[in-house]
Amino acid sequence: MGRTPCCDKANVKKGRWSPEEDANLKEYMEKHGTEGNWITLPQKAGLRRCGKSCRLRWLNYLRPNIKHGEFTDDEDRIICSFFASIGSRWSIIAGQLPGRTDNEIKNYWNTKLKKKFLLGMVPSMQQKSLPQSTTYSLNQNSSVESPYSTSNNDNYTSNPAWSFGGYDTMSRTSSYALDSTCITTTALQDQIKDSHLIIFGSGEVSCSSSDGSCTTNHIISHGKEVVEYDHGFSSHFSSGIDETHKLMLTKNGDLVNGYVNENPTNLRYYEESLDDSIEVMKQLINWH
DNA sequence: AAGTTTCCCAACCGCACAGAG
DNA sequence: ACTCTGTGCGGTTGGGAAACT
Repeated sequence: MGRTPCCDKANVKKGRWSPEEDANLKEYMEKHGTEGNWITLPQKAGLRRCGKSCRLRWLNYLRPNIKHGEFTDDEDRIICSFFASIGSRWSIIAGQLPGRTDNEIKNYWNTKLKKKFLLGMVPSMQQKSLPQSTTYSLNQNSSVESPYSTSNNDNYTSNPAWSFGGYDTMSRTSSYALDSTCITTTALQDQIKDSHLIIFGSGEVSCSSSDGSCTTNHIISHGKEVVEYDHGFSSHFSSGIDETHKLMLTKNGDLVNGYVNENPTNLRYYEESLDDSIEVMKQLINWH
C-alpha cells in the first residue's frame, strides 16, 4: 500500500505552464502567499495543477529576484567548488548564488559545467600556487609532510606541488577537492581548536609508479599529530565524485568533514582573493 | 528543404524528512 | 511511539529548439 497521492492525478494539468496560469499563480501568491499549504493552493487560486507543481513553478520562475541567463565565471567557480566539496547538494549550492535556483544549477551542471569542470576549463579552478613573493614558514608547533619535502622544516615558496586547490592540469589529478576560496568559518574554527589534524583537501600529487596508484596528500597539521590520509582523488576523478571530497579534519581522532555537522549554514563562501583565503586559512590553523 | 540527431531545460516523480496530532 | 501529511530535494524525462546531414 503506497502513500496517498498529493492530488487527483486525473484532474490536474501537466506540462508547460501557460502565461495565464503563471499570472494566476503570481497574483494569488502576491495577495495571499501559500497560507502555509501548497496542496490546497491550486484550488484556491483556480488552477488545475498539483500543489507541488505550483510550488516548483513559483520557486523556480515566478518569485521575485530570480536571475536567469548566462552563468558568470564566478558562479561557475562557486558551483564547482561546492560540488567538489559537498557533491550534488543543489539546494545548498543554490543558497550561495542569490537569484539562482537549485533546478537551474542542476541543469546547468549536467548540460555544460560538468564538461568544463572535467576538462579543467573552469577559470579559477586552475592550479594556484602560492605567490612567488610570499614565503610561508611553519612555526615549530606545526609540521608539514609533502612528497616534495625532505624535512618538516621546509619553507614553501611557490612550490608547484603546494596548492590550496584547483584542478592540476599537469597531473590531471587532485585539487578539485576543495577550492582554496571555499572554506568553513566560525563553527569550523571552533572544531579546529580541538582538532588533531586538518587536511585542506587538495594538494594531492601523483607520481608515476608502475601501478599508477601512488598518491599522497599534503597535510597541514595543527601541531599535535600528522596523519597521511589518502582521499583517493585519482580514482574519483574517473569514477565520479563522492562524499569523501570534503575538507577533512579530525576531532579527537575521529575524521569529520568540512560539511561540519551536516549543517549547511556552516559552509560559507569566501570571495576574497587567494591571498585573502590563505590569510583565513592561516588564522584557522593559528599559523604565524 | 526535409529529416535526423543532439542539446537543453522545464517539469515531473518518488523518496526522505519533519512536524503535527 | 506511531501515523499521517506537507514540504523539500535530487534524479530523471519529455519535448521543443538548435545543429547537423
